[in-house]
Amino acid sequence: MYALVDCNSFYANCEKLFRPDLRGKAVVVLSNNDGCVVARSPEAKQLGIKMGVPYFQVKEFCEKNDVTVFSSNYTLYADMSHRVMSTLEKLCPTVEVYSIDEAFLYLADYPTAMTDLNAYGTKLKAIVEQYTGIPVCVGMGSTKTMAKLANYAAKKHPATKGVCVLDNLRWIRRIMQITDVGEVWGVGRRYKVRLNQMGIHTVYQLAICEPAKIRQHFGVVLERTCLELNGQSCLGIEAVEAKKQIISSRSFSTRISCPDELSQAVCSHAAKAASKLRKQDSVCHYLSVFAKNSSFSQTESYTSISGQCQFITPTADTRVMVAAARQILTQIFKKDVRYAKAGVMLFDICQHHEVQPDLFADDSSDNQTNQQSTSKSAEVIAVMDQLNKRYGQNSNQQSAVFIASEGIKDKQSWQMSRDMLSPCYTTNINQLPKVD
DNA sequence: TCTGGGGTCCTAGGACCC
DNA sequence: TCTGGGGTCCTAGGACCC
Repeated sequence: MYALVDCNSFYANCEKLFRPDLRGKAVVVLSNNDGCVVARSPEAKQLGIKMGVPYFQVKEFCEKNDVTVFSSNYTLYADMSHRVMSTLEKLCPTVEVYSIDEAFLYLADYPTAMTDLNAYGTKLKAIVEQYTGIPVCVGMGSTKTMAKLANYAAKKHPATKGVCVLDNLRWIRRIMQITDVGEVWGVGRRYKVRLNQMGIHTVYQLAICEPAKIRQHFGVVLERTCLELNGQSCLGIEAVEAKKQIISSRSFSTRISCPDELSQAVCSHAAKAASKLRKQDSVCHYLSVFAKNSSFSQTESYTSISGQCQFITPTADTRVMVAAARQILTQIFKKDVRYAKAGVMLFDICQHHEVQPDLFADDSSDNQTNQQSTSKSAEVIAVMDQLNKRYGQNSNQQSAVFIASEGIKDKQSWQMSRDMLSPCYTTNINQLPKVD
């Protein structure tokens, strides 16, 4: 038996938590750069504001209807997420944190939960809400896909009071019959269209399909979904593993054509990617740089540039990676393009201790010197990481110690806009909420 | 004027191996 | 004229997730 605990309108509720004056009012949270709506309180959904809609299209509507709008404050959301997850870990021995706002719990080995699933679900919900202030819904089923479905039902149908246990066949069938096939975990927009064309509209219709037929038309992934809907578990609890690919990228608030400005942006992304890499104790073999103009423009043709390089000795050294990124950019740069976004990707990532030294590396200087310089470089980076950990970032997201070619962020007019950013209530001593 | 930023897995086809 | 059988690795593209 699996449970899925999913926070309700997570970002919106993180914001509301510290703003009691917004209780009962419509709140939306925007994506980076204040681009799109990515979270809505129930009141905002009620008003008909759609998920993912570009903010400029609803800005006026929000002003007229007293909707409070926030820029994304990931520092706040990450901290609140951590509180929710650690609460769950106290309540169940096996927890898989699936995303910033949801987690799977594996209940089969946990007799306390199994004796009365409904009571356990209700308890989970109440305790998370009491400890963190974040409302959640709980869904339970014999497989992960069923737990997802149950969670959807718990959110959708008020009669469940936020807890839905799919443990008897009549109830399972009923929920499946009234739920659109597009709500199934693993059925996206494209598959929904194709399933509809085959006459499959409800979850129930998918569940009673011949799995082999589904495999033939859609592949093994959807076949598993189909099996999972029949109670045959194909997906288990997964351990957190190191990323196989790391990306750092961002849209600019204004367009950039100047090579120096673009270079600063790319260098910052290289530094950030390198830092992510080190956090998981990895090194990478390949680094690629990309930049592009807006794909929405009517007047400019879509232009994207990219290039990559290989590190003979895989690395996670910020200085090496920033230098490489700069070098690549000078080779691929095209002028007269109004760049809207740039970034850096890292591939072929392996653990630090798995590295194979290069047989043909230049070791004309004696080996010992070489090893010393390698460990020196590791020391420099370690000191940099320690300083940055201790002193954090300033309000412009600039680290305490950084590579000069990243530029000074205060002076970069293209940095992302976050015009409606809330304070970091829980992570910055100067921004704690005040009670008058 | 203004449209996010991450990730994963699977498949088919081609190149190549013995 | 006839042209095996079994396998790996890589890449691009397509789908999905939050």
